[in-house]
Amino acid sequence: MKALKSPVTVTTREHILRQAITLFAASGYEGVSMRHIASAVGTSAAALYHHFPDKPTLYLEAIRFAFADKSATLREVMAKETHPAERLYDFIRRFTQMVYADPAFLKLVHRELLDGDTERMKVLVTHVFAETRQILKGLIRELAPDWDETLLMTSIIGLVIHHYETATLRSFLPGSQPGHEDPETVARHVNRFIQHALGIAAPADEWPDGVKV
Amino acid sequence: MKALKSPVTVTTREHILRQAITLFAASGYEGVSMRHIASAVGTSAAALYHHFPDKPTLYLEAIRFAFADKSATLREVMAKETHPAERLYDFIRRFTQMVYADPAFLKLVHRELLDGDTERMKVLVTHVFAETRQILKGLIRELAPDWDETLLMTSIIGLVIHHYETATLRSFLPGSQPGHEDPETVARHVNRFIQHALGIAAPADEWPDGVKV
DNA sequence: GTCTATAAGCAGATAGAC
DNA sequence: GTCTATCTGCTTATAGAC
Repeated sequence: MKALKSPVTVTTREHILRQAITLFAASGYEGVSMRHIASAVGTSAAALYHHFPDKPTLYLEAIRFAFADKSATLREVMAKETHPAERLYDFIRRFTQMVYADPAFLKLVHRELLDGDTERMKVLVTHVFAETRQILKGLIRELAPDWDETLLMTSIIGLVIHHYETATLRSFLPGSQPGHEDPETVARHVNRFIQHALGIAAPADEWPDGVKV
Repeated sequence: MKALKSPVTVTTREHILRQAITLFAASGYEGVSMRHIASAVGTSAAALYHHFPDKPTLYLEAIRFAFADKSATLREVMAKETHPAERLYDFIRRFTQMVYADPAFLKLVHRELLDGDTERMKVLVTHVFAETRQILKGLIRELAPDWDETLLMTSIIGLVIHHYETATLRSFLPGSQPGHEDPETVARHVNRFIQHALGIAAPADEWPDGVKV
């Protein structure tokens, strides 16, 4: 068993990682220098090298930290014994909320999808995608056995994510409203879309008159 | 009216832009130096400054070039007078094919969604999103008047795109098959998904037995 | 229109004082 | 554990020859 590090050490390290996450999410690996991170932390670049051997390692630790426990809230979905369709809606809502509440997380995921090498892809799979897709797979098997699992999982995840990866862009497009970013609105829309697609609910009738989702 | 540049000049300029597009798509703006581009073109970095005043301008010209005429094939969809549901499928197929056939294009779009400033976002809107969404909007108005236009457009685009932004990642996931990247397979899957969601076709029956999409 | 040479600055990373 | 100072190499961009 490893000896615990002193509380002060852990805090400094975490402080660095949190600042690094924000900066890397905003500007990418190449767009952030050790000096930038040091400046955000309030220390010198040389001091960072006391905590991390080099920049690639600092980045790897940062995404590990940013991706840690991201499936936790989704895991709770499976603890309930409600109807599968209800659990799927629960999944959609929690997933949408997660993506909405942590824009840095979504940005880092997309940067990894663009730039990740084999090792970093494995971090992404292990910490983020593996359990998320496992949970979703369970729901799909119950609700839509006649669909291709992989294609359907990818579609459902993309259906949610795309609303937030284009959030900045849509402010430049006509017809955009602030409500289109609201996680509850997006979740209801996506849920209606999926339920009708999979033939779970009959079209219309679930939402009050005049509310388009 | 401007005088036409000599053919040789145009070719050199285009040659630079094409190499720049490939490199920027692969490694991002910060990840590519003028020397990298010069090396790919087979010239010196200094020579690039004869064709473009600075790196930001070269990048801007590169994405303008990469995004030029991207809606052309989608425009043809509206020329036909077939049933709207058939035109929507036509749209999905063309769009899927476009995203599949030009991975550099999709990567550049995603890099702009992450890093684009106001000016670059406007390039993205003008060259790529404006007409694509205009075409899609026309189809949606006919087929699904009771849905929120903006939410539904975003969902449909995301439904296609996400299959290809995760293409590299999925090779690290269980259950992935080469067929899941095939544009015809993805288009059929997405089309089935959308048609059922919008209540256009009755579930099942369109595809041969045993083929899951 | 492309070259070599060079300027000025920032990058990652290290040495050694405290 | 953090500092200042520094090394080396790469960055954008320019000057001027050909």
